[in-house]
Amino acid sequence: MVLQRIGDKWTPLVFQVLKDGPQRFSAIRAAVQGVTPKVLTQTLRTLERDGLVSRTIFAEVPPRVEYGLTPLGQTLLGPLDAVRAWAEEHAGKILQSRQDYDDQAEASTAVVSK
Amino acid sequence: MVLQRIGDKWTPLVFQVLKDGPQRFSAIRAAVQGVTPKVLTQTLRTLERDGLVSRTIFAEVPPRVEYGLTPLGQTLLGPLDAVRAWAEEHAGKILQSRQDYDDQAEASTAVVSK
DNA sequence: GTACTTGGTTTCCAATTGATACCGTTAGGT
DNA sequence: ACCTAACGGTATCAATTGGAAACCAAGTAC
Repeated sequence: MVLQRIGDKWTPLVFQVLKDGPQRFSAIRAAVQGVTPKVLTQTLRTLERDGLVSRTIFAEVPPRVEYGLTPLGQTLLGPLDAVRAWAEEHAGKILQSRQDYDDQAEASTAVVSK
Repeated sequence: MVLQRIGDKWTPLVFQVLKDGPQRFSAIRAAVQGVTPKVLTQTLRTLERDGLVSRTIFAEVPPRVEYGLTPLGQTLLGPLDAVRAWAEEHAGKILQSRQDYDDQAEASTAVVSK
């Protein structure tokens, strides 16, 4: 239940953006390209609910909302980085493995279809 | 793309089962309680495709299929454990945070509904 | 009153996940 | 010959999740 957070598609990316300090909604959205506002809101709400991210509203006009890592959220940066490092180091092999797997499947079906 | 594997709901559990040696489909299914055969098959296929898990068929009757970690898969055990340790250590705080969050939401709606 | 900005929400559709039921092969029992 | 059981899945369908596009509320500036 707790583990899933980390593997969530957007969570690691959001953490990368927030690790150097709080950011506004729009800034996160721009930095994490490809995320839709709805899903970004969902992600941030869940992280807030879990106590990993804080949400601060400034009573200004136009409104300003800042998201930042809580102390608890910061303790996750380490493990997250370990996994990221692993992924970067082995990404090549994994992609290669997928390639081989797909090529083989393709070759098999090619034979069958003849 | 590579990161998602780790956060997949069942992947860490499967790794826990396989870390001490190869296991049969049924054994994994029994150890990882709650997983349906379809989803377990999917999970294992994906891991195999990524080169993290090996699949060995023994030509016996009844047939026997064993799944085990590849050398690449074993290199993931370390990072995976770092995250698992983090999750165990902080699970209490996270659950507490969720509780607080939900309680607060409940209180708010209670007021509204009066 | 009209436009503009921020931080979202709403609506709708596609893709993923999951529960339940079923299948094919072979062996062993009777 | 026929029935049953073990194993490793697949097929079918409902439910949940993810994403694209459009919309919205508040307030101030014009």
